[in-house]
Amino acid sequence: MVIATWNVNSIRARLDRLRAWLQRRQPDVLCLQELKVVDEAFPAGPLRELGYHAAVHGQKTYNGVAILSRAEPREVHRGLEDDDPQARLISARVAGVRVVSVYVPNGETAGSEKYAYKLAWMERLRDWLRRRCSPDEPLVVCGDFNVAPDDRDVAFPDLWADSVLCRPEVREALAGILAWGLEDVVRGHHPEGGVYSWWDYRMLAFPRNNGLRIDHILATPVLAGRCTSAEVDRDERRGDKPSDHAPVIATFREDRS
DNA sequence: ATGGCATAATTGTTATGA
Repeated sequence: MVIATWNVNSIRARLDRLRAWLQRRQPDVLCLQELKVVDEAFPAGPLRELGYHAAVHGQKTYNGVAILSRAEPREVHRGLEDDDPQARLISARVAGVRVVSVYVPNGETAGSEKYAYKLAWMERLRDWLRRRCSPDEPLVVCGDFNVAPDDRDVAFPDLWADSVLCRPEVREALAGILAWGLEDVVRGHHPEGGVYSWWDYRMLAFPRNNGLRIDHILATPVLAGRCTSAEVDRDERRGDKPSDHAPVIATFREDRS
């Protein structure tokens, strides 16, 4: 089973690239973030043509998350169920795996209201997992966490030390989510670091490889133990009109138990 | 000094991202 996640930075601006990528990589599940579209305008038809169902939690202009899957998604839930006005979480059961697609707030700058919202949102995500899910079930939380777990995930750590992607508070918040019972499968396959998923559009960040790994696939132990590869599709950041994020892809072998 | 570049809302400019 191949599970991927990708912050597409507008699904309408990225539709041609998304379709080509799906045809090339054929994942079983793709979690999407930053759709920037309302549900009614989500391009379900062009994705259905390629064999993908879509569970969508959209929003005008900002945010918006979805789960695409070859098997029909069941038990779809939208949002953190505590009246969050921002569309940042959707979950569904797909072929026996509970899949959660999240778009953690960026946080703007340390000390801002948005930063407080980011930290609170991450704590609410942890509460949501505790309340609704079990670390003993096959489950993945995929998405744009807007956190580089440690300096191995930052090409130039000194440049980014004070950013909202690297500050100690957000790293501790991410560690808290992992402590519920999740493993970072890309870290598991690349403990040496140097794997990045996001490069700023500005300052020639991609050619200079000024990147950070902020998009993650986190799996419960029962599933992480079946993970045979976990990579970033760096090539998708190249060419015309890329997203500023590259897809992350993990392969899980079938349950042999 | 706090930009650059991209997107969506609109058609000149602002909000947001990370």
